[in-house]
Amino acid sequence: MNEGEALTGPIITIKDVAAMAGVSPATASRVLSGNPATSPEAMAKVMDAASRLGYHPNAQARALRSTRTNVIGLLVSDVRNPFFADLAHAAEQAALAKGLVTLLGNANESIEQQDRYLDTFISQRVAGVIAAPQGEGSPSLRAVLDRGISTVFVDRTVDGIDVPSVTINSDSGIRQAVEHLARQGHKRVGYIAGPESTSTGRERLRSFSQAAHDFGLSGDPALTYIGDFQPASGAAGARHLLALPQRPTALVAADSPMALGALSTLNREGIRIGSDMAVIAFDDLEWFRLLDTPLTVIAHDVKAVGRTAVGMLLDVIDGHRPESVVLPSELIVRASTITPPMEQVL
Amino acid sequence: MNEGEALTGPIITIKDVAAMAGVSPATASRVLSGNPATSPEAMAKVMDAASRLGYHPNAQARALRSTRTNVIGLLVSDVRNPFFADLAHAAEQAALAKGLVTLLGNANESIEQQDRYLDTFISQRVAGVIAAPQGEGSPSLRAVLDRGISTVFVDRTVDGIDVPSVTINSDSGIRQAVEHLARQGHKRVGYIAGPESTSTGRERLRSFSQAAHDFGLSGDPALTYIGDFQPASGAAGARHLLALPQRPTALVAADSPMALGALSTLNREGIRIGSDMAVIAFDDLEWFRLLDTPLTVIAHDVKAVGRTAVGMLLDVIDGHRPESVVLPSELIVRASTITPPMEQVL
DNA sequence: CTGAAAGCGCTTACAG
DNA sequence: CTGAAAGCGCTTACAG
Repeated sequence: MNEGEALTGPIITIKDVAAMAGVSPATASRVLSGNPATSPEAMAKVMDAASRLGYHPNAQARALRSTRTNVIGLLVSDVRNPFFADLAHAAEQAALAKGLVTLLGNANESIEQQDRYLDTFISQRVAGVIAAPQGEGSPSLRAVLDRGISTVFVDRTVDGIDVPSVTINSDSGIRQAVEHLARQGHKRVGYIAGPESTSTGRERLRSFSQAAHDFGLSGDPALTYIGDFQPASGAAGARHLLALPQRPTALVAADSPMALGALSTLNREGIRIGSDMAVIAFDDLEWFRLLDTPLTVIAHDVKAVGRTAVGMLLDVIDGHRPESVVLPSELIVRASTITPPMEQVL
Repeated sequence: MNEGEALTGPIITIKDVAAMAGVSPATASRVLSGNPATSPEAMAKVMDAASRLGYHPNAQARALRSTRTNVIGLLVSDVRNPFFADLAHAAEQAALAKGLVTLLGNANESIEQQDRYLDTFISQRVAGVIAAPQGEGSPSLRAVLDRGISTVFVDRTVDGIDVPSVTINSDSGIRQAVEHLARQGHKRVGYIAGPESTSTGRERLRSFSQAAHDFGLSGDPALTYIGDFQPASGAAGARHLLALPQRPTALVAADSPMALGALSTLNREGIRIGSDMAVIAFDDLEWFRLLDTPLTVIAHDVKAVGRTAVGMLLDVIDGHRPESVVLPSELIVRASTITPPMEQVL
């Protein structure tokens, strides 16, 4: 096609391997794909030829013929959110241990972008999909399901779509958080929520509102700010809460990127975390512990989420209908929610 | 194959679409792939049939036939490293704007895992590869290049492999960092380096050593600790430096995960950042600014790296040989390297 | 502008 | 255990 391409070596196909090994393409195929019906000699010759020629099977052709792939698609909501980066890492390692390669798609908290990736996964004929879904069942999500592609949801679910999932029970952690704040004497607690378009956004808000009611916190709707799980909205949420006529004394953020944004606003405004404003974040990031005032968090086991999702997907691929798994969350109390005995311990 | 699959709707092929539209598969193909040689009526009928049937082209078959794909592979060293998460995000957005879908592979700083992904990219017949390579030219990396797959390196390069790259000139930033520390009166500066197996690991160490020499810092080899770019090695490096008979007064970490590990060790040991130990990290993460003592960093433009790499890859795919791009880095001085006028500003 | 036909690289019943 | 042959779902010269 162009001069650069002219330098390219020829593509080695199974026919080349077969020819060099002196067998038929059928036999070469059997050896290469691990079919037991092959003689030791054929096996040796084919393997040798393949490695000498640097043969790389064409996955397209293979998948076209056999409709089986060792590739799974993992769709996360936002790679820059450490929760999803860790989840991707854990899932990938678990998949690799099972001989599966994971293709990662980043929806970037956008339904359109999610659908781009899901369409790509369909077109690539992946063996299965693990997805943290956006929205209420987009066209491409339906298409994945309609085609019978094995699917597992992680972190989030979609109402009315019955797919096995592994999620986090945020209710327990959030309840503990609210109870803890109530015990510390807080009445007005700001909540920076996730978007209504995600199950986690909705559930965490519901848990918070219910717990706030149960533990006698103010029900002032102005104390709730709906963000989008990304840092800028956390910053905006904190600004909103600080501008309230009756400023809250504590703040809970529904995920770590929004917590980051909120912290950065508090910092800029000179509000001291812990003493001026109690802060709790969902997700336990290592650096939350490194802050001058280490952050109280609602923690959970991300690695377990990833591992479990992969195990579950394998089950689905094998034709089973595994039960959904809900993993626990719990409050870890640190200095950001404890009124210090002194203003500053020197 | 199993009962679960029985529920699956039939796979819609281009023949189904053609039949419903009352045209030949060839015409349907032309419409669907945007070939201009189609009548408006055929176009309308085919598009209508395709959307009614929920047709998803089989990328395998398409690629098998036309050897063209709109999928590129992006291989990063470690998704959990925010630098690479941001890079992946930026590259992905840039690719999407050009109509390309990005498949993300995570080498996890392992050559074996890198090769797994590269093999997958080859087998998936991606249109191009953007890679932050591990090691010195692994077999799979050679295979990618031998096959003439358009490739661009990001962040790292491989000696002796002539591929266009977009990298960061860490030398300028590191020199500024060392000069800054020398001016503050530091003599013994610890350096937590990246692995020798990466070009960035080697270059940054060389820059540091050279600058340390030029600005009269101690050349004690015990002040250099070779890590692996991941948090645990940063923690180990900090422990090593603290255990030295002559403890350094400042510390530079060659990437942010190692900085995170080092900070966590300093914290645990009760070493105050800034006053007890000056700290500089490579990479500017948002949360570095949120620390009680905001961190001095060597910053660079990650988004530009991602965008540039995608543009360059497109150039390579088009048969050009773009020049490699080196983006600048610069020191941003914050409190972690400035001896405060008072021990604590209340 | 359209259709019939060949073929991309593999795998898999089907005979032997 | 092996080979010849068919076919997976597309695209693309080749005629018309």
